[in-house]
Amino acid sequence: MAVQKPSIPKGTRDFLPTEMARRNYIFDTIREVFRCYGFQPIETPAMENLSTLLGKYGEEGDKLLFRILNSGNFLEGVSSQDLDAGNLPALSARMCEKGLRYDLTVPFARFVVQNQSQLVFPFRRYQIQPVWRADRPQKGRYREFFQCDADVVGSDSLLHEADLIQMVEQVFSRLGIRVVVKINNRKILSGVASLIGAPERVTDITVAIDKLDKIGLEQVNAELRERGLPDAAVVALQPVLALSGSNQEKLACLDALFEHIPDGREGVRELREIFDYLATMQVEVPVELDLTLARGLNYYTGAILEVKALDVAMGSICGGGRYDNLTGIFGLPGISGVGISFGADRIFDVLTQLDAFPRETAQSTRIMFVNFGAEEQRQVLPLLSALRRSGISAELYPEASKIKKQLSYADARHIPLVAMIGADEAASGTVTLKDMQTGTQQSVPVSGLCGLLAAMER
RNA sequence: GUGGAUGUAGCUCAGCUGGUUAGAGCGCCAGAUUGUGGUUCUGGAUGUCGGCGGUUCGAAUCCGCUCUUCCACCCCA
Repeated sequence: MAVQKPSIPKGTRDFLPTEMARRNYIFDTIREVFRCYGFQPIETPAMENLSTLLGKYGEEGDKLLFRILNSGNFLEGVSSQDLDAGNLPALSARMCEKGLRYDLTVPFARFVVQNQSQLVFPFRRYQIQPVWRADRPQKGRYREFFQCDADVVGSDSLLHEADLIQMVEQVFSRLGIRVVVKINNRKILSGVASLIGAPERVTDITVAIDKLDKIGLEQVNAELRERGLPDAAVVALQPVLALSGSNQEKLACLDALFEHIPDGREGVRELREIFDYLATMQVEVPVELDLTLARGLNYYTGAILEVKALDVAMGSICGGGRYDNLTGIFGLPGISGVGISFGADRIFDVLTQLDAFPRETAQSTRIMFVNFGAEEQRQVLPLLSALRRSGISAELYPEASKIKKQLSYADARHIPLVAMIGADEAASGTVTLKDMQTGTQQSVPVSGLCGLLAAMER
């Protein structure tokens, strides 16, 4: 058989040890903040039934779901008419009953409903796992990536929104990334839609105005008309698009605009409450009311928020919001949830670009023993065991290669200490300890090695 | 899903309007140094030129298809 070139699927990645150290630094930071706010970890399967996933992320989302072909005869139940008709969605529904999860929120809603009897509400959970999207890979966009989610379900309190924003502040200040939090509210968006007399066109309107800072006012208006919005509505929308000033000023303007639109006023009230909490909690991260923030996931009903890095051009590195009835679809209505999702892979890219990772923290092996041969090994092995038992990571070079080669290996692995027990040391019951950083060597009694290393730890 | 760029040694890349034996730096291996790495010096190995097909006397070079990576759009973490 011809050798095949090794490869991995498009948009997926291998992670080397140095990358893992850095990724774990991100995960540990986020996990620690989550824990601090009382969230508990859960995990759910990589694959879910497609019925759980389909229809939750909008039309676009359905297309981006990875589907898993049924095992065995996946053509069972597919007729030749079906095949000829070429109705792909119908065919895939027959041949695939499972899919890879697209995010952690929808599986979580399923989890809550399924395990409700064992949960204490309000339930606070965090979850750090990979998700998959059949998107075309791009900068900061992968087909397999990790999300770090924290959600609270079973509470309407807007304190949670404030909590989440404070968590954003904590995570990014610990990581050393300057960010801005953009916040908006779905109720304001639907208020705007009502205001211009097109309440059922919320999606079209939000998708268009979402691009305001990217393509400019003219283009946005053009796109709105393209999407079939009457001229009168586009004109009516202009005051909203022109909104500027501080958050308070914007909210005051909206209040005036929403005089006869209860939904919109409620959205404004919620935002005021959240801003009030943030001030009281002394949250310092900049939080900016952004009317053009839409967020595609269509299960959001209240606050929506997104975090962008200030010093790096990158899509949002964190997003979330309130969803009032996600568990309703799975048979548990009246449970409100609110959550946030940190994009670990994008955060990794941001830290890389900023060169903001801390200097290599924990090297894996602290001390390596040079291998002088079978006889000398007998002296080393018990010592090695003793070190390991006392929690000091140690290894013995496996072959009696040239010293040069063994030291090169220690050097390449950044092992800070090398111990040598050759014929001379064995005879005198000592070990020659070499500091790889300074190159200095000292002779210490074998019996004292363990204690010495333990002391050096401090 | 649409449009554009890209792929040459382990890595980063050079390689003219097609021409015979495809190069550099770094890394790797060996030696200088038979118990001493990171510096230095000397020597050495390495390629289905992303894959398949076509044009041609001849293809890394031109054409087609395909895959990868990257960029823009759509959308999104």
